[in-house]
Parts: sequence; structure tokens; C-alpha cells
Amino acid sequence: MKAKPRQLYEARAKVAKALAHPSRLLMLDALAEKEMCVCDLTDIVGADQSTVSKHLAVLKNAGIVADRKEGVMIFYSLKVACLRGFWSCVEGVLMQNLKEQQAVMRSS
Amino acid sequence: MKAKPRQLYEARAKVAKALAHPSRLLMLDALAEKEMCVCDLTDIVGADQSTVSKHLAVLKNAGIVADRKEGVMIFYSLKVACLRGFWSCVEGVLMQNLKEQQAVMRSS
DNA sequence: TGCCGCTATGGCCATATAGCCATGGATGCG
DNA sequence: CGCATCCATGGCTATATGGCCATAGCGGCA
Repeated sequence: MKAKPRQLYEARAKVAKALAHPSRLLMLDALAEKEMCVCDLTDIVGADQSTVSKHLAVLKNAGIVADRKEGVMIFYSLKVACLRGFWSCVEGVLMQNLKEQQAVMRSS
Repeated sequence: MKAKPRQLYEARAKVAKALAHPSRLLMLDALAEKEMCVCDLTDIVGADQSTVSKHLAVLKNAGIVADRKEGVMIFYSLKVACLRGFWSCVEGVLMQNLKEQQAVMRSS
């Protein structure tokens, strides 16, 4: 441990905050397949284009995605490769939590 | 991919939101060492006890930590083992981003 | 029983976020 | 040039969050 600087936790929090929205998580899942333009992601998310654009700005600012300009369109791509494994691990824990809850329900 | 339900992303977002605060990340880092009572964590974080208690409630509600009562004190412990590896991976990407930024600075 | 220490909760205010609409800037095309 | 398309930004409101203070609940201990 050794007293990591507060700055480190603020940097991590910035990343976590960027992940803390269902629409952004959906976009990241889509980008895990292939790079996409804002219009693609707007269709997928089903929100206003300006809303999607702001979500993408958050992800970009956090360093999670990269953007590439091609003509009129801007393609976003995933920069962080460890998301899939992370969610898989987290969901494993959540499933276990559910099981334990159910066990408590039955025994009471 | 195949159209995961919106519910999944809301569940993930709940976890991400729980991670999205420097004080909570600091607590999780501390809990990675050993379980701790609220008083320990209050000292480490340096905020009001009620604030720390609320932070812990968020982490518990997200299923990231567990709590155990022992006499008057309540000990919290980490339930998710994949945090260390995740942050290590993320910070690798962020470092790379920094390097690229510096390269752009030099070349301009 | 009565007091004290450890946690949790409610109240309150300041700030941040998400959403949409409207608009602006940039690029390509005829 | 004039227009259309794609994306980003500003304005606005509603809601959520974080912080502290005050206080309540709970378990131990004399």
C-alpha cells in the first residue's frame, strides 16, 4: 500500500465515472467489436445525437476511447482492452452474491 | 454481443458508480490489505464518520464489499478480487496516452 | 440501569450530471 | 457558392451526489 497519492485515486475515479452510465457501457461494448462513427452509436443507444456526443466526449476525456476523423465522420475506437475481463469477474461476484442472498431467503 | 439487455448495463453502471469516487477507491485499496472497521477507514480517508459510512453503504449496496459485525464494530472486507489487475491495466493505457501526448507536444 | 463508544440515518446545501433543444462549425458534393 | 450531412457545444431544467452537522440505534461495560 504505502500511501499512494490522492492524485492516483482521482485519476482512477475519473475513469470509473466515465464507466458509470448504462449508455456509455453499451457504447463501449459495441466498440469492443469494431470502431464506429457517432451516427452508428446514436442508433445503437437510441438517444439524442448531442447526448451521445457528450457521452463520447466523457469517454475520450477519460482516455478510454480514441477518435479518428475520416471525411465528415468521426470514428471512435476502444483503447482499454481489459474491460471484458473485468466485467466478467465482477459479474461472477454479483452472481455469487445473488446465490448467497437466495440461500438466506430459503433458510429464514 | 447479440443485444445484451439494458438491465445488464444498469447493473454494471451501479458497480462503476460505486467505484467513481477517490475516497471509495482509497478505501478499497486499504481493504485489499485486510478487513477494517469504519473507524479505521475514517482515519485513513480523513473525512467525517458519517460521510465514510455513506461511502461504505454505496460499496456494500453495489456488492463490492461485505460487512461483518463484531461487538460494537463493523468490519468491511473486499469481495471483488479483480480490482488490482483492472487498475493496473487501465493505468498502463493512461501512461501510454501520456507518452503519445508528449510526443505530439515535442513534434509541434 | 446508565453511560460511552461505534455506526447508521436524516436534513440540508452546494455542486455535478443527464437529457433535450437549438445552434454552430466543418466537410463533401453538385 | 449553396446545400446537406455529421458532429460538437451552449443553454436550460430536473435529478443525483457529496459533504457536514445533528441525532438515533446498538452493543459493551461499570
